Amino acid sequence: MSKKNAILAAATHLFSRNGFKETSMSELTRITGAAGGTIFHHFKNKEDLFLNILKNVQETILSAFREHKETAGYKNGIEMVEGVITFYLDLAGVIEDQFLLLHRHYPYQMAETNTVCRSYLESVHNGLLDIFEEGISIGIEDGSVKVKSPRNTAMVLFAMVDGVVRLNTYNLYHAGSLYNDLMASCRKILTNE
Amino acid sequence: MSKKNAILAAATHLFSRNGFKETSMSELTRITGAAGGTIFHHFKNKEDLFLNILKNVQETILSAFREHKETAGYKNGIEMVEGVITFYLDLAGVIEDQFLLLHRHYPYQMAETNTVCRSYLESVHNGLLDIFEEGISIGIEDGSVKVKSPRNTAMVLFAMVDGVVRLNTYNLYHAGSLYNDLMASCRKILTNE
DNA sequence: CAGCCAACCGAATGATCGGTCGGTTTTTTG
DNA sequence: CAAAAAACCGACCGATCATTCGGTTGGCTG
Repeated sequence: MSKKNAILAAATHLFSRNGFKETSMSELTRITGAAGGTIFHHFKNKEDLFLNILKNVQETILSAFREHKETAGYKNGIEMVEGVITFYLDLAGVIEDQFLLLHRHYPYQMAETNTVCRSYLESVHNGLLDIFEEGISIGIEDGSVKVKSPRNTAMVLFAMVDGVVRLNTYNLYHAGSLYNDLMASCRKILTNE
Repeated sequence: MSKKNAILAAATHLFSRNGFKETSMSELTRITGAAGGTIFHHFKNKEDLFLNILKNVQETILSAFREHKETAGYKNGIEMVEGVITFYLDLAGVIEDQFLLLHRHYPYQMAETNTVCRSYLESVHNGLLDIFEEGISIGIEDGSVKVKSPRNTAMVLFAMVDGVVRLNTYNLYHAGSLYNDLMASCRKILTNE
């Protein structure tokens, strides 16, 4: 179990930081201390290793949000949406590698031909959108949110928040000081008119 | 010139669609009909070829916006911002490859060590942000826009619009029908409060 | 203790990679 | 038209790649 987890951990980091093709099995053996044969004993091939990691990413992120939703206890819809967004920004900093992997193009390209990969990605994105949408719908009922389409608004909000996270990882400009403006924009989208 | 342009065109497509490492020079020779030596006659190495393409992307996108700004003729700030966003969405569909290249992780990774690459990326992003910010600032002066920080608002808006474009290219969900909600969200961010 | 199986090893393999080089063809120039 | 320059060719190179395989180890079971 030890070597297998070491391989998973190192591969998660390397795939996220450097990409799939750019990560070599020999680099993996060097870092983990595991022999080449050991990796292929635990994982059918490189793609299988990648899928195992993607599965971990999906489970980690979704269960983090599931736990957050249970413990947070928001009193109305807009508070929930804002809390979820704040949690999203925090989480993206805590488990950077997992989010970085989802910001790479490779998984989505692989999803075009690999149904397992596609199901993991759909699960993550739909799961996150569901949480956004749930907060919006609750907000519409309790009057704290006023929008036309909850699902579409959830998608726009997600695109905005995820876009900020992504631009933040490319440190072209320091988007860290963007939190207040981001939350203000969210509130405007959710409340006015 | 003919072969050189063929190489540039094919490489733009392959680097965008498949990535840098995933694109082989032999694939490039097969598609263009150019011999291996010919590619390295025109470009010092694979990275140099990539940088030439990135330079083209930067020039193409920025000049497209420059021309758009000259011919559009908006009467106030908010109309300009909305027009620019609409143009951004259109352009992302017209020159898909160029935008896809900027949505890949590889260029930003290369920018960490390559100053030329970094300058191209900074030029594109800063140029686009400048246009967004200009519209916002004009809007503040003419009263059509009400926000605190023009630059930060420009960054949030850009993250949102670019996020939608990116999620659209991964066809996990059909974000094409998001236009109206996206523009409504923009208007809310720019006008209320 | 015997037998078994999963974990682990590392040398070997064939394919493919980016890049080189000496030579030929085409274009430009004086 | 001659000669220089630029474009182009394709065989070749060493390095690296993902993957294989025969064999060793170590812990569990009966």
